[in-house]
Amino acid sequence: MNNYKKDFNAFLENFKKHVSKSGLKNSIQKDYILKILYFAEEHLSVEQIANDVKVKYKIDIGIATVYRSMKFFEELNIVESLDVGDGIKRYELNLSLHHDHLVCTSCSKIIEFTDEIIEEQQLKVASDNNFDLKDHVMTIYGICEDCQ
Amino acid sequence: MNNYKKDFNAFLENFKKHVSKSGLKNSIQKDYILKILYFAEEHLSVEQIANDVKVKYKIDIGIATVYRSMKFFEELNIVESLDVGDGIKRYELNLSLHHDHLVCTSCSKIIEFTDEIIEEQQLKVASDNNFDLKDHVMTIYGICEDCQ
DNA sequence: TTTTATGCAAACATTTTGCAGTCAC
DNA sequence: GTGACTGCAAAATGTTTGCATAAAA
Repeated sequence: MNNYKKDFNAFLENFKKHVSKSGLKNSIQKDYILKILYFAEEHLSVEQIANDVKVKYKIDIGIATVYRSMKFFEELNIVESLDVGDGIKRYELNLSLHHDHLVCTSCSKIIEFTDEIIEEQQLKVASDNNFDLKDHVMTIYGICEDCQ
Repeated sequence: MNNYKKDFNAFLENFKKHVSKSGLKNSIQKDYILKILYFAEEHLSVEQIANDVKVKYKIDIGIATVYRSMKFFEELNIVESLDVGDGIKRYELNLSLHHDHLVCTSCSKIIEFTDEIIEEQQLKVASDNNFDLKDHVMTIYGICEDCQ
């Protein structure tokens, strides 16, 4: 078993323990949704997630379940959503440190980045305005190298 | 006539000239939508715009017209849209220099800000990733002073 | 007069909800 | 066995589109 996979299993077990402790119930559907998100190379829409789960893991999953799960994951801060501008929400697992996005307006490619200076400056802006900062979204739109 | 109003008339005349030159037609509806946006103190949804136009200027205006107008304005870069996270697009006139937003997750208040350091750093991030930067959106979420 | 813009209603797309049945604990 | 979760279908929401009419140039 490679590290990547071991990491996912650890993550999943941890998640399930957390759910159990809250008195809620686990389900195969949520497990597979998380697995799809974990190994996804891009930000996925609800439709894509449902489809991927059906194709890869051969289980029945309704679109409503995916919507409900994403809402659940977002409340737990396990998942973050992003609207590229087409009115469709796309999701990614929120495993790593906070990061922001570069979106190519031509091919819709999404590149993640972090920038310490920007992060710091955001804290400053929030405090200057007496805001208790909770989160932020920063998306840069442009044309990627390949599309230029 | 105060300056504020004079400014709007100049802005409107300029806009109408631009429309005429493109061979398109002006309309009372667009004039009043712009007027509402110009004097708005907050970012407005399509529903709010339609309602404000009806109430303040007593003209008939269909929701479809507002949607079509907003699309038109966005293409001309006169208007910018913003999704606070509730799935409803809100609009503002794009008169000033670029600015970003602080959104209160409790009362939905929106505060605008600009930060030179962040702007510069964005340019750097884009160029580091070989992106041809077109635009960006940065929104900080938190709890405003009043709601704390 | 010609062409575009409007208003209405129908169509669409995405997301949410109600409910009966299933599954986890 | 109890209560939460699921799938389905219906409903709700936000946005777009087709078409006949009205208005601008």
